[in-house]
Amino acid sequence: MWPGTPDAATTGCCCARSPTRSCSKSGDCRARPTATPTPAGNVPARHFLPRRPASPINRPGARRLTCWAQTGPECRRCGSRLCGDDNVRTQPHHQHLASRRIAARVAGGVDTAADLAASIGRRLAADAVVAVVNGAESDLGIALPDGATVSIVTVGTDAGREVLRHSTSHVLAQAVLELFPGAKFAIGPAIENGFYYDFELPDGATFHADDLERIEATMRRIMDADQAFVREECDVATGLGVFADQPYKREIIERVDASEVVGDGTVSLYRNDGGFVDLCRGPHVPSTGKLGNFALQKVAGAYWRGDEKRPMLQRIYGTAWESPKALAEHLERLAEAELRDHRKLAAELDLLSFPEELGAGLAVWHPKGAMVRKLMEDYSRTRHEQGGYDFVYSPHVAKSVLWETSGHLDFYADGMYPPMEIEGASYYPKPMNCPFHMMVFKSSTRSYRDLPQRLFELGTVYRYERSGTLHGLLRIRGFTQDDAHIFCTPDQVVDEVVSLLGFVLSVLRAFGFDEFTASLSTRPPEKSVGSDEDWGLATDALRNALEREGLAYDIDEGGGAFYGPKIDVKVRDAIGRHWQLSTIQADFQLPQRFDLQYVGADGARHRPIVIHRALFGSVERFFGVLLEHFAGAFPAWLAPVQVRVLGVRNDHDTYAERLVDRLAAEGYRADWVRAEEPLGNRIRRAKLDKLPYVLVVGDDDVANGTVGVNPRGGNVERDVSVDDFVARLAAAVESHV
RNA sequence: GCCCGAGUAGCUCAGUGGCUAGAGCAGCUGUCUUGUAAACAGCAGGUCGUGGGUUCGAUCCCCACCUCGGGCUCCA
Repeated sequence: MWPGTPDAATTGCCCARSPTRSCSKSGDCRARPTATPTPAGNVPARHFLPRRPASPINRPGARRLTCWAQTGPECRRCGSRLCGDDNVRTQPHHQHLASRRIAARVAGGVDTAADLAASIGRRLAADAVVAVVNGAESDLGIALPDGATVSIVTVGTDAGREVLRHSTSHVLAQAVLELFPGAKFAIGPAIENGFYYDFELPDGATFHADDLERIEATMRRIMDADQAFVREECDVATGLGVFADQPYKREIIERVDASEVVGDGTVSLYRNDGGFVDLCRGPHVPSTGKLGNFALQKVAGAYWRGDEKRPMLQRIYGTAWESPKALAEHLERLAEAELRDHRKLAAELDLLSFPEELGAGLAVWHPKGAMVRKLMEDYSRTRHEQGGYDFVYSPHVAKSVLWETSGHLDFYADGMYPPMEIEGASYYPKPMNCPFHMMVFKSSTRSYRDLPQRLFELGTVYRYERSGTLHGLLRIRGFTQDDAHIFCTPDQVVDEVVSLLGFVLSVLRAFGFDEFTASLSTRPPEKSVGSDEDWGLATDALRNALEREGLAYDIDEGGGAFYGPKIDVKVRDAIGRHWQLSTIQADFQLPQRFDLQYVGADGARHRPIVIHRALFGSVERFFGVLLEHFAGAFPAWLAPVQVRVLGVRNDHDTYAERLVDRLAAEGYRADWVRAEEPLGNRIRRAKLDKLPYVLVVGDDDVANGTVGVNPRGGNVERDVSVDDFVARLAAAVESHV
């Protein structure tokens, strides 16, 4: 890959591993969240409303509420309209409408959105958190303008949860300011599954774990008090006055884009009866009593505005849900993710380790882990061989001139290990394989008849990752890429990418993934190389490939590297987390840097296009993802030990040993354990090792040539003939289940 | 890199400014001869992450370093 941009390491061409940190132990997706379209109805938390629509009829006295059916949405299940006839009070629609959003147009008398909800039904009123009035989220207490289209957002929806998480973060801030006089508070948004709030404590003090309990208790008291969130609007000067001793709030008021925030000189605040006031666009739940199903989770440092040159603030993370049940389920998901943690499983199953003596981010593979890895690599090699790739190898170090030509020393030096000085030259450990593959291509004159040429290598690279970013196998300093560079003519790009994407998905499916999403990153608006024609061609090729595969994708407009567009493929794992694995990336730049040429049919020299691509991304990272996906229970074709044979008594050991010999002779991985301890215990060990099959053999089996089969996750079966079992095993291995 | 937290036997964890630092599991040695997730007994195993400092005395307090964990992106 071409290091191109300063963030090349994280934009990830085939050589750049996925930038992701894994899901935190908390079970949040380990893949770095990518820009995905906001789901319908999931209105992002906004903190400054556009000014309330001018309404001439804020007539508080008006009690009569007339709504009529919104003639738009129909129920997706029954097809009926959302509301009744004209002049009929709006009714909550069928319970099966997951969102339970109510649409109505208000005419005549005006009430608040809360009144509207109440008039529709008690359940709706109880579940309501905010309203969407003429497309803008508002507090329920907002007076409804005449003719407004209103929907009520309830707690059990994405939008509803976002509001209650945001409101919970406000209560967190209220509690912290109460408990830590002099604390400064910064921002507190809702995030996926929860919220956080950033603080600066006086004299550089920090939060400690036991502080969370105190803070949580104070928050519960505030919620029990059911304090109303009251919106106020004021001008900038007043706002600055309110937050005279809150520098972060002042900075927000002063610095945020004028058009968005103070376009008409209005700043919105929320004040509650507890005497707490926060700068906030809103909306909020009506009162703190609507909250309560939350938990504070952890404390972390976070730079103000994510800028490491700015002060580091103290961040408290929490999670909040609409019901105790939803909260409990979330906490269970976290526990489940923790059980699958690849670092824990790798140690328990004796797969690999990170000895301190090696240095951070460097692993050694133990025999069982190495067997799984070998099987993965063998499979990859077989598929690449079938796929028309040529295999190459390259050394681990190269002189500085190579990295100067490639541009790595200009753009990627921070990610490289420092050089070794030998015989007057500087040798750098390689952070990427691409320059070597360029050299292979350049080693002789290439004809258009040779193209596309696909050079593949399981190439081990070393990158200096900042110490704080290391994370098990998912972010590591020495790792191996299943890296290939495809050299092709411009008019081969389309077909090549189409077949490549099919190849990628086919290989990923073979490893047990069956749900994929992709993103297509296009030309950055500024600073990119290559002609519009090249970009158009390559981008269309990528898009075509995605559409032909029927792969859902989003477009990351301008998110490509400056040297070419790319596709990133993400998989969904067994517990619903998404991981970015594969990447396919077009490159117009590296061929120029290395002055690559081929002789065309016209006898002239032309510049090839390079496609970088990786399927696993990093073998280590992919292994880690697989380990979590399977929770350590590798399918038979990948399991380091497929079959364990246990004699009931030690006079069955000979038979057990013969069975193992036969399985080994047929190419299976089997072992046996002497009958020196009770059968139950030996079975237990095999189960803890998550072996696919345990065979128990006793008197009957020795006499009849049978086995007792105890499959992982299945029921024990007695008197199975050895041939039957072998056939079953063969089928499982063959089908990768 | 920065903030917070952690580091005691292979693993999971107790424990203490003052005698030779404990347990379970794993390991080893015996005994047991077992039909589907934990037989019994014994033995061995630790420079309490590393290096400095304070102290009569440090695994414990202080400092530095190393390694690990969480976070530093989703912008009131």
